Amino acid sequence: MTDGDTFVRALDTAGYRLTEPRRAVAGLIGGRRGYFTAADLLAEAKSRRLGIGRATIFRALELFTELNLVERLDLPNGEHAYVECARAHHHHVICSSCGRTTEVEDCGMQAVAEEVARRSGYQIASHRLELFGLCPKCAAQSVPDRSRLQA
Amino acid sequence: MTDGDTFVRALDTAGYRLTEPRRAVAGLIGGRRGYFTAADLLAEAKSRRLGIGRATIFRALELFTELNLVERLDLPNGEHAYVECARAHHHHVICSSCGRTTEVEDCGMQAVAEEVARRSGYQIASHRLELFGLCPKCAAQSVPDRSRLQA
DNA sequence: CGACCGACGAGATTCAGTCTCGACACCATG
DNA sequence: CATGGTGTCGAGACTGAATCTCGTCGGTCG
Repeated sequence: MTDGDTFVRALDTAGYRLTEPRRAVAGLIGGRRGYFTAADLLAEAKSRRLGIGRATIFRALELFTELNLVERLDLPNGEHAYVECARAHHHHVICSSCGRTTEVEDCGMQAVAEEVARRSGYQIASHRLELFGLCPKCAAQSVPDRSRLQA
Repeated sequence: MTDGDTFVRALDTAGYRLTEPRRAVAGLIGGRRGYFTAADLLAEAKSRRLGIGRATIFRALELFTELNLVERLDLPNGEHAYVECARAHHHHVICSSCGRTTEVEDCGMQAVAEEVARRSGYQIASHRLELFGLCPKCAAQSVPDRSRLQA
């Protein structure tokens, strides 16, 4: 998806140093199509012999999260995962089969939040919404009712 | 909130044994007003010298979750917490100040999910929504603009 | 070119959550 | 009432994710 360029620029803009390990982590993230866990990156870094330490991966993820380059999400099984993303406020649809994620915009959540605020009396400050299901491809493969080809 | 009675009845109905430790955990949960973590219960059980083991707490929580007596939620900081709740599908509003949680019903989420499905092409199977903000009391305390008393 | 400070890797550490195990309680038989 | 099987228990070992520490390295700026 992103080739890491966005990351580099964002780091630069925010006044962080542009170090080799950070580029490497950015590269690892860029090479992924869906969500990933810290352990995934760690494993890949190790297998590619990038020589990046555990701490560095976590530091980089923390940094990228802070810069809104990456977002942390919680899978239903309790795992913590990350997805690359750029926008400020949005949500993710996560394919429970292949792990692909897609960003979606508000889609009326604002109205829901307001409704909740009205009913509960709370001052809603933020919310998180995660949707799970099958992405078009996986849906086509598992239930090929309308599409006739399966690959 | 609940005094554990609901728990006892649910266990009974579902065919699970009504053991003392389970009652104890139910009691611990009942004595809480907001969300709580497994560690919270653990600590309280220990300080009260209830003699309940770690595993038992987790087993009970797992059981209660399965029976829809309790729901697991993920706090923004990544912690795993639980809230007492009864209904099948609903969401939680969590006070980021005092930790109180309130259940809210769908509030139009169904429409949002459908809209997301339409835009993304995904088959949405489930979703999770968590709202964070200030509960009426905390809001009144921190910004007493309309209410004049502060306690 | 030199010094400072942020970032680094390695590994120790912590902590939540799970698993294992032997003991025990409950229920259903005989 | 004795017996056996099943489900649950507590304790503690274990696992793996995440954090922290520390001495070193390297980028940046004077």
